[in-house]
Amino acid sequence: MATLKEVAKLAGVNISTASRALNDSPSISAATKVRVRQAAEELGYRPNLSARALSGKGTGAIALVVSDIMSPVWNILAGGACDAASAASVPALLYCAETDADYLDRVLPEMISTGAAGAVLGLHLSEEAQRKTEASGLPAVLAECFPLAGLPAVYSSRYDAAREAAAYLQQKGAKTVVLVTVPGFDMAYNKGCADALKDTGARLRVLTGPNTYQAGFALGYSLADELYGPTGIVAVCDGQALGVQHALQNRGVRVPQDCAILSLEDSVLATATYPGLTTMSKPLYRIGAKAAEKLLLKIKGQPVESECLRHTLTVRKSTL
Amino acid sequence: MATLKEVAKLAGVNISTASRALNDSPSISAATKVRVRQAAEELGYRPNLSARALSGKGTGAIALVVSDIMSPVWNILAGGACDAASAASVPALLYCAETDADYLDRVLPEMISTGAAGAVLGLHLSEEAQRKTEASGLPAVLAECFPLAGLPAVYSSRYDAAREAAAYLQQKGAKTVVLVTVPGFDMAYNKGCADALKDTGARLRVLTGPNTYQAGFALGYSLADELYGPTGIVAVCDGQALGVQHALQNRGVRVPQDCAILSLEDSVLATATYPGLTTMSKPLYRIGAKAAEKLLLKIKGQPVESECLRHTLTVRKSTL
DNA sequence: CTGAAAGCGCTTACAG
DNA sequence: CTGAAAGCGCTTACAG
Repeated sequence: MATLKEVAKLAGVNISTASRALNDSPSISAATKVRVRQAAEELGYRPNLSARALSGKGTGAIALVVSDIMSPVWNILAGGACDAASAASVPALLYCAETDADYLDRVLPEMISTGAAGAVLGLHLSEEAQRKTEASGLPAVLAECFPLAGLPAVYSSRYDAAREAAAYLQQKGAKTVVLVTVPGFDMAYNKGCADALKDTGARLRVLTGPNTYQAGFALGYSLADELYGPTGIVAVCDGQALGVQHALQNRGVRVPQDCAILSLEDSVLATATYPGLTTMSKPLYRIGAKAAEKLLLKIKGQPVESECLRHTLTVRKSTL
Repeated sequence: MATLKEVAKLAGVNISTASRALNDSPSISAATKVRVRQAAEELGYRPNLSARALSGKGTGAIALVVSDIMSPVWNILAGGACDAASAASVPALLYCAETDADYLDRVLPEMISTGAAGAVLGLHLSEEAQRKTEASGLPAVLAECFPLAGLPAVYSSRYDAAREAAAYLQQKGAKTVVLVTVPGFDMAYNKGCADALKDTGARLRVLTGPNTYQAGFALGYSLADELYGPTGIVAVCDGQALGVQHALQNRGVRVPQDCAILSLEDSVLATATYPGLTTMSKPLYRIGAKAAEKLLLKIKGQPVESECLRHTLTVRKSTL
C-alpha cells in the first residue's frame, strides 16, 4: 500500500500538506488539492486507519453488538446498521453477546480496546449494563432496547404493537384474545393487550412458553381443546405463532375462520408459510440503520434524542 | 484507558519490558511478568489495537464478508466465523457485498485500508475476484464458495448433496425427480441429480425460478397439473421448497405421499413449517467457523488446505 | 497557504 | 533478563 509520504513526494509537497489536502482542509489551495488528489489516485493511496486512529481521529469504526447474529430477527437489525455504516464508509465491528454478563465482561472492554468510536447496541440490556456503558465513555445508542439510563435509543413500542394487535383481532370478531409470550418477557405486551380489550367484553388469556416453533406447537395442540367461540391469538414471535398455527390446523381448527393469528415480529418466517402470517411488523432494518446514523452524529458531538419508530400492520392470510 | 506507559510505571519497569511481559516474551523473568500483569490488571489495562497495528503486529482484526447478512443462510455462516473470531479474541469486521463489482471496488480496498489482517469470504466470488483478492496480498479463505484460483476454501459439495438427495428420493420410490433451482446457479446440482438417476429408470426434470417463496409457490402451482406418478422434488433453497410445497398442498397434492420434497439448505424455515422440511443440510455454521480458524492460521504464516465439509441428511416430514 | 516537528501507543531490533 | 531508541503512518498545533 502506498503511504501518505509517497503521495506527498509524487505531488511535490510536504506530507502535512498532503494530509490536509486529502482531508479537504480549507487552508489549502485548490491547485494543491488537485495535485495531491491526482497523486493519491495514481498510487491507489488508501489511508491507514490505524495510524489515523492513533493520531487522534479514531478509526471511526463502530461496533455492532447483537445478542445473536444467527437469529432471523437480529440479523435484520444488524443489516440496517451495517448498511448505514457502509454508507458513511466507516468500518463495522461485529460482536455477539447473549447475556448482560458477557456483554459487560467481554464485549465492552473489547470494543474499547479495539478503539471503536462508538457502538450500536442491538440487544436487551439491563439498566445496570446501560449505566455501565454510559460510564465507560463509549458513545452508544440502543437499538430495539428500551432506554433505562441516559443512553439514547431507537426502538419500537411493544405496548402499542400489542394493544393495536389485540384491538384489531377484537374488532374482527374475536371474543377471546390469547397472548402467547415468553416467560420473563416485557410485560408491556400483556398490558397492551389488556388495555385494548378493556370494556369490550372480550377476555384475555395469557400463555407462555419458550420462543420456538416446537414450544408454540405444543401450546397450540393443547389450546385446540379449549377453544370456544371466535378467538384471536397475538404471538410475540413468529416461530411461536407458526407453531401454534400449525398445531391448530393439525387439530382441525380453521385459520383464520375459527381462530385468527397475528405475530408481533415479521421475520422471513412470516412470508414463507401458507397461509401467510399477519404481523404487526417491527421496523428492524430501519431501527438498525437509524441507530447507526444517530451514533455517527453522537460521535461527532451532536446531541441525539431517543426515537420510537412505528410498527406497521401487514395483513396476510392468518387473520380475516 | 490506561496505557502501557502507566502500567510500566506502576510495575517499576521500562515500557519495553512491560510490553514484552504482557506478550509473554520468553526473555522476561517470571517475577517481572507477574508484577507487570498485576499492574495491568489493577489499572484495567487494555492494549490499544491501533497502536499495536501500527507498530507491526497488525490489529489482528479479520474481515467477514457475506453477500447479505439479512439472509437466513449467510447469517449462520457469519455467526460461525464471528464465534471463531471471538474465541481467538480477534475483532471481526462485517462487510456485505452483493456483487463481484461491489466487492472488488469497495469492500476489498476498504478491508485493506482498515488494516484487516485477513478475510473470510462468505459469498460467491468469480474466478477473477478470487484472483484479484489473492493478488492484493490480503490473506483470505473462501467460505461456501468453490475455490477457482489459489485461495483455500471451506465448502460443502453441491454435487454430492444433489446426487444424494436425488438418490434418496428415487430409492423412496420417486419415478420422476424434479430439480428446482435458480437460473445461473451452479450446474453441479443438475449434474448430481442426473448422475444419481442414471440407469435407474427414473427421469429428471429441471425447473428454474428466483430464490423466493413466491417464485416457488408459482412453480408448484403449475407443477401440480403435470404430476404423474410418484414424484420427488429437490429444491436448492428452503424458500423455494416451501413455496412449492404449499402450492402443491393447496392444489390437493399430498406431501409426502404423492410428492416428496427435499431441500438442499437447512435454514430456520425448514423447522418452522408443517410438515417439517427434509433437508440435506449444509454445515454453514461449521463452514464459517472453520474458515475463520484457517484464516487465523494462514495469517500466522502456516499453510492451509481447502476442505470440503459433509452435509447431513435431516429427515423431517416432507419425505417418506 | 505551506512546512518542520511533535506525538498518538505500541513493538522490536540493538545494546548492555 | 532489561533498558533506551527508533519507527509504524498519520494529524495537528506552531511557525512562517
